[in-house]
Amino acid sequence: MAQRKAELIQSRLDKLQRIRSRGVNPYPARYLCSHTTQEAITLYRESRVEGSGIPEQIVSRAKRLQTLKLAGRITAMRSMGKAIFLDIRDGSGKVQAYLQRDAIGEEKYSLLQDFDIGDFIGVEGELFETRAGEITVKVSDFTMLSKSLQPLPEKWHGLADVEKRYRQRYLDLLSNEQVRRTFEVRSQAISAMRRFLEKRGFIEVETPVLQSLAAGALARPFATHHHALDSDLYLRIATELHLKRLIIGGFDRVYEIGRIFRNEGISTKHNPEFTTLESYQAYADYHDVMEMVEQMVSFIAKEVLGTMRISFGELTVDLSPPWQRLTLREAIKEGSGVDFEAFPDARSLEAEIRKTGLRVEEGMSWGKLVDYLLSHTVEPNLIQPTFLMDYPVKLSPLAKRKPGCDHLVERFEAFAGGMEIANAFSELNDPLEQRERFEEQERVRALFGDEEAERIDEDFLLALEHGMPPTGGLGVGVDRLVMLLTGHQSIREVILFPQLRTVPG
RNA sequence: GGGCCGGUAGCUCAGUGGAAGAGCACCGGACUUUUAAUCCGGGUGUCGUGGGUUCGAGUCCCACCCGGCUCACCA
Repeated sequence: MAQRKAELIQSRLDKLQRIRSRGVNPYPARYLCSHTTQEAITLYRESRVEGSGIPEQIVSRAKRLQTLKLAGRITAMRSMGKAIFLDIRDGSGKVQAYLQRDAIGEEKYSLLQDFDIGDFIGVEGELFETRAGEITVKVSDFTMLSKSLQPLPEKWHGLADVEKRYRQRYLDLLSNEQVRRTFEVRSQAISAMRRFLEKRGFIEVETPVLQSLAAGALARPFATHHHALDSDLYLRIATELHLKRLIIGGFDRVYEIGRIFRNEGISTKHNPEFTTLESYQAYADYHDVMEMVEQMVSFIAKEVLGTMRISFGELTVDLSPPWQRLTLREAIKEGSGVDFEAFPDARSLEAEIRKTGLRVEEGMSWGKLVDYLLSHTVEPNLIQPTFLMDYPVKLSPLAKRKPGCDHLVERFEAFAGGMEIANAFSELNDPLEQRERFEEQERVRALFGDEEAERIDEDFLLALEHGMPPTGGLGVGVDRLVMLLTGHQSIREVILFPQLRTVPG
């Protein structure tokens, strides 16, 4: 440990020892607060509001004379010798405390010498207003609630070191108000999402994270091992197939908000574990789901931010429904000039893409080529919320074919702020066709060495053979939705503890 | 994995091959309405790590570690 830091900690350890030697417990179990700091300030302000019927002076006097008990972390200390000002912060806000030696008593007052910025304190007293107009507790008694041994980041600039912000997020939350705000928005957005779905009759369920086969999406799973069962298990890469089993079991509207895990690259848009919402609605198709997505996302924005028009970088994204609807074919034709339907095999499509000047790796499957066109020539430009509809069947092994267009499926993806935020389709419920689609994916995997293709989930096929109603399914990237709502370009800014390399020691 | 950028005091950051700095925090002192309190005194350091070049390296070179951005992959 650096010498300087050791000294800072030693100084606090010495204070801790002095506190103990006075017979004071520096880590008591509880402190009964009468108010949060925010409530206290509101109380004082309201006592000044006129027109309550009661003479203002009496209301004011009664409320001001009330003794309050507040608690929080000391974030600043301004000592005046025989008096000291503290800033005390709790989860609701901040209040100033004023401690005078003569009001507290010399012996108790001297205890303050062993308090540091970062310690927790409980204060008891009446509210008053300082000369500068700040509502302040005039402290008659105080209690040490917790001694901190480590120095906090500097008050003015906060914590800027990005690595430290992620590794010690608690310091980031303490130092940077807007970081705290981002995670409040995240929490409120998920809460609003639940309210929306519950109002529509969906029930929340939980399905296994540990699975013997990681299916339901195209991704590489994390592998682990169960010792008692002596079997290899995988962390789920999607919740899809289990939720459909529940539709088969008669829950007509289900959803799960949960963590899924993909063993792939880490970037500003990808964390190995991330949160999805998946919902399934019996007797609905992808048009119904589209309507639900635009209603849900705009509802969440309105609930959490109070507006459907949100800032994203220098742009404004207007989430008010209805959202623009385009077919995938139209969008890609417009973005790249390539009509993928005119090139039904991988090699001719690859050649056509090369003609436009885009550089693609050799040997990509047809599906990957279309996906490449989408993510490179279309997605970055979809700033305003947009649905792209009708995807090639080759890209969508779990979606139902579009009547009259055998090569397309009833699928859409929703984009906003240049990101994909939702993926949905009319679910394939024909068990024989589902088996063929899985087998086709296996063939693609063998042919292209494509490790991410679906595996055949026999247990799911068995369930499907018992009959699944027509169903509209949806997946929403919750982290990306929060990025959109908070205007962040990096997923690490909306995940409290993003994955970082483990530092030895 | 490739490219670019960064890592100096607890925090935020300066630092031109020639004596390691500032502000905040901290320590000591003064101060009973301060609020980025103020005033006086104190610099507390593995310059990410390890090599190399040089009379001399925080600074130049090489390798490595960690992070950021970006490309590839992906949602």
